[in-house]
Amino acid sequence: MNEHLTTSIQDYLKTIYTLTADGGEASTSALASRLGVAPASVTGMLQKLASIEPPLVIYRKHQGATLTRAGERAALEVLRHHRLLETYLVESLGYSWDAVHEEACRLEHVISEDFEQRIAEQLGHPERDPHGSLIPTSTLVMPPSNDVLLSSLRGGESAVVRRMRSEDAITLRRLESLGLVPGAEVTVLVNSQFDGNLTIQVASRQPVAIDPAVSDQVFVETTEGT
Amino acid sequence: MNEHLTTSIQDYLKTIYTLTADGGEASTSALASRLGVAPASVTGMLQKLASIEPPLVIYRKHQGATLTRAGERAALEVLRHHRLLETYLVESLGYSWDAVHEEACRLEHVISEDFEQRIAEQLGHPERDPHGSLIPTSTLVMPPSNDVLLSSLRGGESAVVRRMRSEDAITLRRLESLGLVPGAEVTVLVNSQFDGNLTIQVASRQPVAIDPAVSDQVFVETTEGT
DNA sequence: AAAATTATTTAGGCATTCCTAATTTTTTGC
DNA sequence: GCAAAAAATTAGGAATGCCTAAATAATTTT
Ligand SMILES: [Mn+2]
Ligand SMILES: [Mn+2]
Ligand SMILES: [Mn+2]
Ligand SMILES: [Mn+2]
Repeated sequence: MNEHLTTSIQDYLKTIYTLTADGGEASTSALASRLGVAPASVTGMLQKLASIEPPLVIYRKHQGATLTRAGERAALEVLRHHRLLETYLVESLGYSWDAVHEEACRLEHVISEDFEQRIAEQLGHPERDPHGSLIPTSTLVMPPSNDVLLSSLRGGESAVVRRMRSEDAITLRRLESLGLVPGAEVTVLVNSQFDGNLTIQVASRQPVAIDPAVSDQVFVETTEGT
Repeated sequence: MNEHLTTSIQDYLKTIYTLTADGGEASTSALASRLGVAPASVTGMLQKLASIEPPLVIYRKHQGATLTRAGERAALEVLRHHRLLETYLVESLGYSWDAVHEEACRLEHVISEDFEQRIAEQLGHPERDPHGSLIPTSTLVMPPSNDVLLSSLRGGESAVVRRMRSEDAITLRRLESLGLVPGAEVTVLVNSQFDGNLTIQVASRQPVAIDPAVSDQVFVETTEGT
């Protein structure tokens, strides 16, 4: 299959994967801003990824890109590395969850399959990374998920925090200070349709008001029952 | 100081360091063969390393290269990463000593100083890597050493195995099968001046004959006393 | 000491990946 | 539906790090 994909290509594929997770296409500008490169650079790379053999993306001029099956497998491989590494850094090396992203971003491209297997085993084949993101299996299958944004809950609904959208350190520290970490129980007391502000109660803490800047960063799974 | 050195530059510096460890200059061809590139590529890189600010090597046309103080510091930084990583892979992830080199060679360029510190601490600030090579300190000082080649011992001399010259998997497995691992006690029963063959006894094993292909790979420290 | 061999350097190029500036296409707002 | 704005593409170029082939320098042989 694919001899070896460059770090740059792996980053493009990973980013296309996450941008198309909800079904659309990844636009040139979205990719450019996520990857920190100029839009012109993205166009050039997409053209290349679409014309190599086998093609890794399907690229429609002015429309955007999606992954082929080969591209998706490569993306899942990198994503598995990234998320296993983040978990390993937290569990075995004592990193905090807001410090692992950059380190994993560099390591993900250079670890061997042997390394991947060893840390997966040592961690007991975890299903999620420290931010709650699902880790693709060793056979490169992304486990199913049915989490929804905290901001989509109606007043009175309860849920369990599953994952954070962002890997940004400042955002993560803010969420943590609110108790919004994977596994936490949260109840929406009020969801104001006007401004999108929520009043929530996390675990048995005092109720707090949060705005969409927060509630759009947190994915939850609604709790069964009445 | 140096913003960021590329992987390629780090490899050049590391290789120049080891080639000049015994005082000479690193030649173009020696570098080319160690790095697996064409001699012309080495010349180009040496010219560049000598003319950047601050210069990392001193390069004399047709003579070879040595490291400047800045180049040496950069080399020791990479070497510390490499050797700490090898130690970590063996101690914490169960790698065998003949499998760590390639993994460390890729990881050494991307780990952060934070990562370095964490594994150093977890390992108890080891002095040597799995092959017995000395690990530069966190202040980038290479500890002193007075080991000599096993092949230089005279008949009747005893010594402790300190380090292996090679990181090659096949060589390491051969040495291990002879019991020639760091810490092992070895006595030279006969050192034939003619062909360089030795008869040695490792620990309490049966004496065996080894040729220079083996005895030139092992550094030892001669034992005090009569 | 000249010739032959070996080592090194120079010259010219190629692949990657990024950039800016100019142009074209698509979308938006009236 | 058309003009303005936004998004995307093309064109041309720079930096890295490698290559081969040709030229030159150093070393070894005879
Ligand atoms: Mn993998
Ligand atoms: Mn994560
Ligand atoms: Mn370091
Ligand atoms: Mn080693």
